[in-house]
Amino acid sequence: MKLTTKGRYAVMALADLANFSDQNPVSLRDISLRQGISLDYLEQIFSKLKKDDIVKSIRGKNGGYILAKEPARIKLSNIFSAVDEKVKTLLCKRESKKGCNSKSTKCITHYLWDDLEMHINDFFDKKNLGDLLKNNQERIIER
Amino acid sequence: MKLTTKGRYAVMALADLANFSDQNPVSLRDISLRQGISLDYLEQIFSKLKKDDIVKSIRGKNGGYILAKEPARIKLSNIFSAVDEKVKTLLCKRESKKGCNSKSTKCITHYLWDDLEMHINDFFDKKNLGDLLKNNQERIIER
DNA sequence: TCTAATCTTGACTATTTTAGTCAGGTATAT
DNA sequence: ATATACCTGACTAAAATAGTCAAGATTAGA
Repeated sequence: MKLTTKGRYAVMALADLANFSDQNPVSLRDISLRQGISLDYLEQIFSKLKKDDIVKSIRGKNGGYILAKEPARIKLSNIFSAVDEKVKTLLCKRESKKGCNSKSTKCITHYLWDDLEMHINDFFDKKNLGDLLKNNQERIIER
Repeated sequence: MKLTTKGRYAVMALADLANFSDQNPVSLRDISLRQGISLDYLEQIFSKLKKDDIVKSIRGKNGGYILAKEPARIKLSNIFSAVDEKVKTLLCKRESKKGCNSKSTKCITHYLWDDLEMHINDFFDKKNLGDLLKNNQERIIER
């Protein structure tokens, strides 16, 4: 059970973006260099983030990306769904009868996975980009 | 982010085992048929479960497997670690400095993944096989 | 107007992981 | 004996992941 790089990079890149954008757009090239993520790969990721209205693009020279809304309004769950990072614990579809008969032992475990899935989704739903930045700030100050 | 079949099957098979063993050992063949999991694959999984002292084997005719301890003493985290189902959210090793400098933005997200990992591990640590069986019983009665 | 920096798009691909299969064994109840 | 189990290690097909590559469209600034 692991997170894919796509979801992880998306969050890293957005945190970087939030950190380094003071009015000016931030280029993917800069993010690529700072975060050590391939530029081509970042482009894939940002095209998805843009489609889901998490970032806005500014084309041309001196262009780049900016956040489409305040960090506090960007939930991690939004970011993950934008880049197709899904939490999958179940074999059987949530509501399907097929292969998932509650009388058999087959799905003794059904509720367990469902429960876990909800836990994880809840976690992502409760955290937003703003929390992340704030939290990091605090941890740096603590030193 | 998804669970592998190995972890999922291990829990399903153990639940089945707990359900159908009244003193007699349960053969993998039976579990295979009831749960629709390939026999060969089950053998792989059970050899790991045995190594971690979660089940005991009884060889020969009429043999099979039994739980090595009461269901309540078998945590899901035990089962998962036995079959190498690990929760991995981080790129950087938990304690390594390399590529994970707290002053850079690189690891703004470090604490986040760490936090998530703890959440999930905690979930698995708090649930045991006994809970699972009990829970299922209740849900059936509810109908 | 030219050019360099940037985003934009879609196809392609190497690597890794997953999810098994297969082919031999060994032990034991009947 | 023999059928029914467990036991073990090597092998493999398919899928997913993690990118790369190529060609283009925009736009700021010289």
